[in-house]
Amino acid sequence: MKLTMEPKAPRITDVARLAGVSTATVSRALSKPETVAESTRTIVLAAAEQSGYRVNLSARNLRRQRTGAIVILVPNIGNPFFSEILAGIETVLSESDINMLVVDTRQAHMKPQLVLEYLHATRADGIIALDGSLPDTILSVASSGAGAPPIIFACEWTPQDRFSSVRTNNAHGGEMAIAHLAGLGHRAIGMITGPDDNVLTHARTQGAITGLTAKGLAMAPDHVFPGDFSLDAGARAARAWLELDQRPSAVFSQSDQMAFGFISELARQGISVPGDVSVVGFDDIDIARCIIPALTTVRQPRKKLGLTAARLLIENIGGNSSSAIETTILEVELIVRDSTRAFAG
Amino acid sequence: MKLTMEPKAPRITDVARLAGVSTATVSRALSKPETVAESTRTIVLAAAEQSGYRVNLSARNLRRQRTGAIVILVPNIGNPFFSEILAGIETVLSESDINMLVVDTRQAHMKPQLVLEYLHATRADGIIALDGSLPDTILSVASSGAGAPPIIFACEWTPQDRFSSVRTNNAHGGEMAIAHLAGLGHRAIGMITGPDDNVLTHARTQGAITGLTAKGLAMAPDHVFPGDFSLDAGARAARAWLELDQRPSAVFSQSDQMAFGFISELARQGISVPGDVSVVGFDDIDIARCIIPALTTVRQPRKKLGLTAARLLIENIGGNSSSAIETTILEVELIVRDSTRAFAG
DNA sequence: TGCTGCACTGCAATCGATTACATAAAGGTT
DNA sequence: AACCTTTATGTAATCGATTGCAGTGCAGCA
Repeated sequence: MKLTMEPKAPRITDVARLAGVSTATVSRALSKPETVAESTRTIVLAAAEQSGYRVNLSARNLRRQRTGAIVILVPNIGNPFFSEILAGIETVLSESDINMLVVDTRQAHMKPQLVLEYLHATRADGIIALDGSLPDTILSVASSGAGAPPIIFACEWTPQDRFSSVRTNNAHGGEMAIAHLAGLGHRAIGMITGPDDNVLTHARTQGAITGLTAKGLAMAPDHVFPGDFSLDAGARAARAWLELDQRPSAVFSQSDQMAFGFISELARQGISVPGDVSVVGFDDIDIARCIIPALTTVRQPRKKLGLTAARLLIENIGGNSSSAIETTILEVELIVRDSTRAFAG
Repeated sequence: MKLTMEPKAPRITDVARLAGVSTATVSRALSKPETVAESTRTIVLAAAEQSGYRVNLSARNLRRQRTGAIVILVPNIGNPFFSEILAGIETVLSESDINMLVVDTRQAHMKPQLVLEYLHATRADGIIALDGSLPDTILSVASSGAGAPPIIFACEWTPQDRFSSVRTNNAHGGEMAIAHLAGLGHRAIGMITGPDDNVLTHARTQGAITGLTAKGLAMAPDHVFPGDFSLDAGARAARAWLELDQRPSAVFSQSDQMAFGFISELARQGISVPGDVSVVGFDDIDIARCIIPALTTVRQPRKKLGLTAARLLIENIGGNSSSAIETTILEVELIVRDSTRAFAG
């Protein structure tokens, strides 16, 4: 059977008429069931069911002065490292009737204006930023008093700790990586770093230095390979490693992706890991256990990062604008696999 | 300086007062600039700027009867294969002032009710589904006339072609993979498949059969390793491969992830690729060129998939409910790398 | 019986922007 | 000068749900 006219979606008044009550009662029956009489509730719910009513979210949000969504600022949607964090966030949000708007900030660095659009209270009730190096123009708007939605950093954070954040213990991770290598007898240890201006780079480097110092070691300047967490950066580091006269016998790569690029490029040149050089990664992304050799790495609880950040944000949205800046630090774990081996003189 | 009261966000009336015009004029100056006088426009824009006015999207959407968002149904946010598609979608949307709600459908298969919530017009103006195997309860709602938002399948699609879709030529990809292997002299060719109920599995398998037939070959039943596109499935296939008396000398893996798991597990058992067995993957995910050996694979234009789907959806949202079902097919490309080698007797 | 309190329910204002329609002013034509 | 267009702006209804406040009815109590 075909309908000649567009049958408009039922509104709350339609349900009210059908149930023989006022719209106020329908609204209450649906969102605060305990405030209407048992009998009325039954009738209303039946009417809603029968008419196929769905609340109009724009109307509800307008009235309630919220948006029902939070935005997630991701440095790069394509990076598998972030996807597990997103999955964690999504898990929490789907229980809370809140939507997740995902925004890639690669464009942000080009056009801050574009991302700014997302940071207003009219767009989102809150923000989770996975990108610690957002332009200052953006951050200052986000932090400016009044109508600004709460913002939480996850994984990365801002240098001056102006916002709440959930992070992993990156310094400890770096320290463990180095301690592991040193424990295997390596004395010349190199490092592939992340971007210079990145807080993670800084923290992991600090940790590495702590670890070295504890063992009475130091890192030769030309054993530090500047990178940016990408596969390609790892390959570049491999080529740099090959050119050295005095090669480090072990390398701490500040990300698994770079470790993978490093190992892969070395293999192409006939160098074996861990035979010729030991490698420790950072992150423990899915493929870490699959690459050959299986990668020894520092595991970050990625899903938990997402879960925790989302819960924290929801608390903050909950109205009690306890604007106290909270920093939650999750512990990391060293996963020893096959890419590291005792130093063989 | 601290403010004692929450300074409410400025509304359109505030801007109107400041500019000395009516709210109608402000609204027009902002969204249809050509309809107001040059001079007025200047004044209004200045007033808007000065007061820091941002339009309230809930109000606008309520009035305009739209939501300003589209939902993306992703089978698994954590899978790197999808992230590039998402990036493509995002690129298009960010030019159109439309938000992207990402929903993981893994939960959907558990709780269809939960995902159904997203498919109503009150939530989204349109839908892009990357998951071809959504429960029927969901699809029937999505397709049911009237207020239902347009839905487009990207990458995967539904068996009966009830919806528009953007896909790659999976059959051709399967055919090319086989043709490549057969061309190298392989006669016993095996295959690691995707999930049974998946349209991609079906299409790629069909293509593979076409390719085999063209060369007068057939595939032994025990050379077909059932998988699910995951790393683990590849590893399982490797163990199955090892147990065979008559091993295929080449294997077509219907996803790169499985190919990686396969190669990696074989390497662990001392079997070399392509020395002992050639492997072709499918997708050309980022790491394909990094794994050792670099993976010969069928490249899908993932970003373009996202771009195209998003553009198509936006057209459909544009009101002209040309409910014609369109199917766009993008071509794939065989990328020959190091994981395949001529059959050596 | 009359009064108080409680549990429900309805009325109507409200959230903030958009837009159909009305109006006014300016310019053009005969 | 009278009339018609065109352009620019204002007035007020509207989108659909929520919620403060008021009203109703009934039970309990003195």
